[in-house]
Amino acid sequence: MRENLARLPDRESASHRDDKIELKVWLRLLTCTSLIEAEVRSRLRSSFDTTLPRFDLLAQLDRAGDGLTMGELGSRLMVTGGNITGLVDALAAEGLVERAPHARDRRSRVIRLTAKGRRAFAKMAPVHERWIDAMMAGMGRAEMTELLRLLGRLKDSVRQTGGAR
Amino acid sequence: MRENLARLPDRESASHRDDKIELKVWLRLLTCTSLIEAEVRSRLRSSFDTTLPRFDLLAQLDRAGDGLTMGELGSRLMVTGGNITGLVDALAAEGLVERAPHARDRRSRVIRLTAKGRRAFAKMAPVHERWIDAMMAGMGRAEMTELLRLLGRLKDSVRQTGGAR
DNA sequence: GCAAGTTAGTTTAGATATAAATTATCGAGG
DNA sequence: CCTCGATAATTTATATCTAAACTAACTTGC
Repeated sequence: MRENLARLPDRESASHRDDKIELKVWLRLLTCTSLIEAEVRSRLRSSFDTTLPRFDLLAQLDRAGDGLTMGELGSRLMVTGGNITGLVDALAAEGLVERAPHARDRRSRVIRLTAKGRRAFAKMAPVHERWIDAMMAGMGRAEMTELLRLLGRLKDSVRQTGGAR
Repeated sequence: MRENLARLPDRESASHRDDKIELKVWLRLLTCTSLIEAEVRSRLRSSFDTTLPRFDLLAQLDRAGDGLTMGELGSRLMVTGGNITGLVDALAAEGLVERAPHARDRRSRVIRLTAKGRRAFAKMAPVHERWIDAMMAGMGRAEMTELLRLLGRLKDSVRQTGGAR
């Protein structure tokens, strides 16, 4: 039986009343992400027998149009290069992506979806989008718009101050 | 040299103008979490030579007071039991936590911080909190309060509709 | 041209994660 | 009592991920 993560105590459970709001925001952000991620991961497995990182990688390639280098994939998925190498190896073995030489830089390689990869993603994408929609069905449109805006502010703040050394 | 993740194109880069707002919220949520996580992970390594999951586990134990079972740790950190077993093994080997028998259920084991574990966490916690504060320094207090509220709404929505099968 | 530093990708070693199978114990109903 | 389904933790197999070392190719400044 699969545990139902959705209803059990989470990171915030022991949150102290006097915790700083910054910490609370961070813990709740992490809780939301983990909840959605776990749900998507489990559904990708049961519906399409694939994994979240593989789906994410295919999604980036699909959006990019004519391929991305390994480095671009790494920056978009925010993971290390070694990780991308492994994921692309696996997806190439499944015949969903292919490595092509880069036109002007022989160090680089352009990763592209194969026809099979494009078909596979096209089948999954709308279903995946419905899962996300359903999980956010409890929020109003105005709330989502405002949440998107505030997350944008947070992203800017982190990039401004977090990355500075 | 460590890549500076903070300024490169992320998941949203290829976001279509007509993407549904639900998908945009999810991608931006993931971007924020990944950014903060990468920063905290890197700093935990360079400042304290430890990792994020270990720090998280210590934090939960510290907040809990008199110990948590393996299952409770799993639900709070939202990871599977097998993962917790490995983390507790590692932390126990470092002498930061210990397994004690459960008073009324011989299947369970209560995990507690050792004195050394408590000291280690006490040293890291305030520094960790300053990192989080700094990353959110670009936001106003009212914005954070509203963000916290909206994330709460999202959490409720996911728990309501996501977990339902 | 060409040495020196940089960048793209891979490899390696080890840590973290899942899912599924297993073991031990619990708890309820007969 | 005692069997049977449920639960707690671990084990196993495999996938994902990081950090750091490495290789090959690029670029810059002279």
